[in-house]
Amino acid sequence: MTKKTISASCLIQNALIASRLARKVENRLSVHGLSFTEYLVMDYLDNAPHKAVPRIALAEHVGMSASGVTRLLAPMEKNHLVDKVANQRDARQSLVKLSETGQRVFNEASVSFENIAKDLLVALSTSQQERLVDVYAKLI
Amino acid sequence: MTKKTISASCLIQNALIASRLARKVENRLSVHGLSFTEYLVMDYLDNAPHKAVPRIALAEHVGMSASGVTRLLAPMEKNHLVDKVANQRDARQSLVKLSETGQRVFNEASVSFENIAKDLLVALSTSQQERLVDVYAKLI
DNA sequence: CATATATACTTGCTTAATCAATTAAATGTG
DNA sequence: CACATTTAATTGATTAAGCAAGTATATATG
Repeated sequence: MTKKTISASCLIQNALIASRLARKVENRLSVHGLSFTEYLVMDYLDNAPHKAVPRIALAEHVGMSASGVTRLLAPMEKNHLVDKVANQRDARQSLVKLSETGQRVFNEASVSFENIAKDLLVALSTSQQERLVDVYAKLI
Repeated sequence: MTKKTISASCLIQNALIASRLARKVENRLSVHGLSFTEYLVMDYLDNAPHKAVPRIALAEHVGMSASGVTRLLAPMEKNHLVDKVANQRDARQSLVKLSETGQRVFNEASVSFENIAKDLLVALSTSQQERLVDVYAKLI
């Protein structure tokens, strides 16, 4: 049995915990017809309320490839959760924004998401959660 | 723009950070011909040195489905990284253990992994990393 | 003891995401 | 200004993993 540094343990635990949490979130978000990734995208768009954002910025933010974003957004557009907006300054870009429907669906889903988050992180105090967010900020 | 609780931020950041970290680990482990998931499996097996472990326990540990484990282990068996061992007490189970080759490959890869972990977590002090591991332990 | 239920996998099929290649537009350089 | 390079997005092909269904074995109950 190989000895491990704290960094290695940390990285391993992070991966294991994140995949467990993601699975649980996924299950519980499914009542809104959204995947966790879709929720993350909508959360990002919700935080950029006026500006429609380039797909590439979205990809960067959620840590996906450009093609991943194209494929993720395609059905969301078809279901009118997001709108595609042309960028006047740059014809290569197409911007994305939450549609009115998308905003409504997101608002509903985020009520669930708040409950999910509360449930999954119940073992951590508020200050532990705050410290965790600070720590994550250093890793970006 | 919707207001968010600390729990929700925490859960979102956790997912975003974990996928970034996983991608970087994946890239750098690839020189050993291993995916991050394969590394996680081998790490688990390395920590259960004498006992061969049931596939179901492995699935549980790494947060994968049973079928996921079957499909992950198939090529690893073919490449002789792991051995399949029958359980005398229960013919349904087939146990997995690191082969000699697997152990060697893991030992080599874990040198890289230590460096990867050190690099990726360089922004965190040792004590922050320790606290992070403690926090993760509460979420299991 | 026989039958029902539960458990440990495996297999078929589907899906989400990747990479590599492609297209189209913008920018920079001789 | 023309041509090379870079950037944004999409498409084709592949892959990892999930769920549902199936098989085989083990356990529990009438």
